[in-house]
Amino acid sequence: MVTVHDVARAAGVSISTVSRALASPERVAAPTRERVTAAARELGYRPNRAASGLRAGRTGALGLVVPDLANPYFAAVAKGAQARARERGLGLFVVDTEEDPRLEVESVSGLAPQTDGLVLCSPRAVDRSVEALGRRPVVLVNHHVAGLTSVVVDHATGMLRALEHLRALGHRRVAYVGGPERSWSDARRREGLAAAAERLDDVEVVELGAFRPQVSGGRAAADLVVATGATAVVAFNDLVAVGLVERLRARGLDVPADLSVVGCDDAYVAELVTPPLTTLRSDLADVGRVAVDRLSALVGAPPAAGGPETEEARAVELVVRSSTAPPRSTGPSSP
Amino acid sequence: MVTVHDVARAAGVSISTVSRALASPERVAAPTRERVTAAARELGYRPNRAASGLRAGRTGALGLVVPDLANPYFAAVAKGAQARARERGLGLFVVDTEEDPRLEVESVSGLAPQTDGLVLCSPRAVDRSVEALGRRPVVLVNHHVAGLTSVVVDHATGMLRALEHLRALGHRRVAYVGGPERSWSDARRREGLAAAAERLDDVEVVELGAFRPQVSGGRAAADLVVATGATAVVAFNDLVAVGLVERLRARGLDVPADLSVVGCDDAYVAELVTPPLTTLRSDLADVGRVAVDRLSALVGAPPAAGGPETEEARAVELVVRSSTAPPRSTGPSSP
DNA sequence: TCGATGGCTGCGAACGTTTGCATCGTAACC
DNA sequence: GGTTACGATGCAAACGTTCGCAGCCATCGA
Repeated sequence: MVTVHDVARAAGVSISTVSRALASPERVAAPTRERVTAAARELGYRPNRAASGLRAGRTGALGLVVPDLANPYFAAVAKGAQARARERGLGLFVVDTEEDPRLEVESVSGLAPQTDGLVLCSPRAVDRSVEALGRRPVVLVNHHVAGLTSVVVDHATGMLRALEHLRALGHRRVAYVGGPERSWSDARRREGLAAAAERLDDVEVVELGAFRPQVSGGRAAADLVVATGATAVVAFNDLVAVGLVERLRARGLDVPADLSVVGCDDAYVAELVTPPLTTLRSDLADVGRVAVDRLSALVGAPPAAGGPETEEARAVELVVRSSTAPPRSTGPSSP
Repeated sequence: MVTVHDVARAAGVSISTVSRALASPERVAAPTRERVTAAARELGYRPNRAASGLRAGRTGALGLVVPDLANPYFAAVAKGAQARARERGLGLFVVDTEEDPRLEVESVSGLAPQTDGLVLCSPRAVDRSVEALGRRPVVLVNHHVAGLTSVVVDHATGMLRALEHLRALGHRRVAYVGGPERSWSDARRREGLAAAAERLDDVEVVELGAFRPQVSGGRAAADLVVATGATAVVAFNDLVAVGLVERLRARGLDVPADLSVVGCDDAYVAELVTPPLTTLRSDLADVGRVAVDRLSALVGAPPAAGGPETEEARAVELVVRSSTAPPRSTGPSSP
């Protein structure tokens, strides 16, 4: 392993000069700087992160905590976060908590000391996790607690767009198939729908209880949706929407003729299934990137400041495909 | 931050004893050990990875390099790898190379010094990457080079199972829609198919050129498949299979009545599309776990040994769904 | 010509841990 | 009872880097 000492010897300077030439180039004379950088390049010098972190108090690494890496939603966020971390020359530890609050807290407390800060994505035990990370900077994704920085998808506007679309098609009674009980996103979506319904005034929203955010959840919800007499339904995510379509068809109902279905997230299944799903697309890679940006800012900031509380909402876009259409002329369906 | 010194003071011992009590408990007397562990627990002591890595020469972290985190295939491998790394008390840096060979080499050379070893998943520039990581241990996933440890999916057996299945249904002419030109997996699949065809002797395989491993690749391949006169087709992965089905249907052909389709990977789209795809499932999380296991073994091993070359094949399972059926004209096989 | 100024550079301590070696005390053995 | 041997513990050096401080030299002003 090639160290500062090797570079120093090759360049004919002291190790301090090597360190400075690479870390703060303006503090060293141009000719020296060039000799050093040339030597470093030639020898293939790579600073030892552990050593520099030890002395400087920074590790040069961030942590990303997600409930489920195999979920395309979180995979997309992770991809964006990783890309930005790389651009900034930072390493990124990725941890999958398997949706387990205990594992989440444990991971956070284990990760915190060896990183400069953490991104907590859709945390399941946010209070204990925040406690576990001590004074380490943190950015929350799709969650919010007072005093912390967070990056969230603009669910409220998303729900408004969905409802506008359905209303324009002629729907007046819309069901919402909700996600996990303790999901922050689900709560925001319900709020958004309620607000949108009030604003559009002649659309009625029927909220349905907690369902698993999987295809199975959609299957389970389908019959309840039919029973509400709604002519359209908004699902917690695309998988739930797929499950809905599956069960509705099994009952002999047509999508979108008998019931329009709107998904969320624009996971790539949305355009593969039949019919392709109308859905709300959010740029998840962007969410990951922004989260890392905000975290970097926090890491650079003086520890006393703590950073102001912010909740940054990222745009959502309605993607219209074939799962939504005007309701049957007769109006509300009769089961 | 609480250090060994704090723990030592609290337990009334020296810092060496603290270090030993926690790292190699058998080397310290039981009562002392207990005093130390109690103090450590009480103070919430977390060893500083940077410091311990600096002195011991190990970082306590591994690296995982994948071409595309958003690809469910690699996301699944990453999930498995992460889980096992956590179980072993190791951190896992995850890097997404965006399928870019240059970025891959750069990532490897940046990651190598700050990890104890790397898992390279479906590398796109394996030679230069291996060179870039110096003497650092490495495990290859779905690739193989002489002298290195690798974990691969048993494509040969997979192809045999697929061909057996199709032959039993009565198919005698089977097309293969291949993946990217330089893909190691694709090469293995072609070999496997050829071997299987020879073994089954009355089945003929028609190989089709390189296609993108996406839905679009399948669409592009569909007409060529039809032109071959094959009654069944095996696709490089499930997305390609979906594209095939899409285009075939657009041409008025029925799957599986006119053409049987077999995918690969059992990505979760496989069971969501119509018809649900018969596919070859490999346990990708398991591949990730095993890769980390092998890497840990390499890290522990004496550096001189270098570890023996191995190529460990993980099992593949045929999952039969509705996209395969007997060919239209002939009944069940009657030689 | 001399002192002051300021830009570059080198020295050495420190970060928190591990570990080879020395030390101490005690038990075992003759 | 004296010697040996060994287990338990402490001391201090080292890992590779950063950074405060000090020294050096040249330039500039008086």
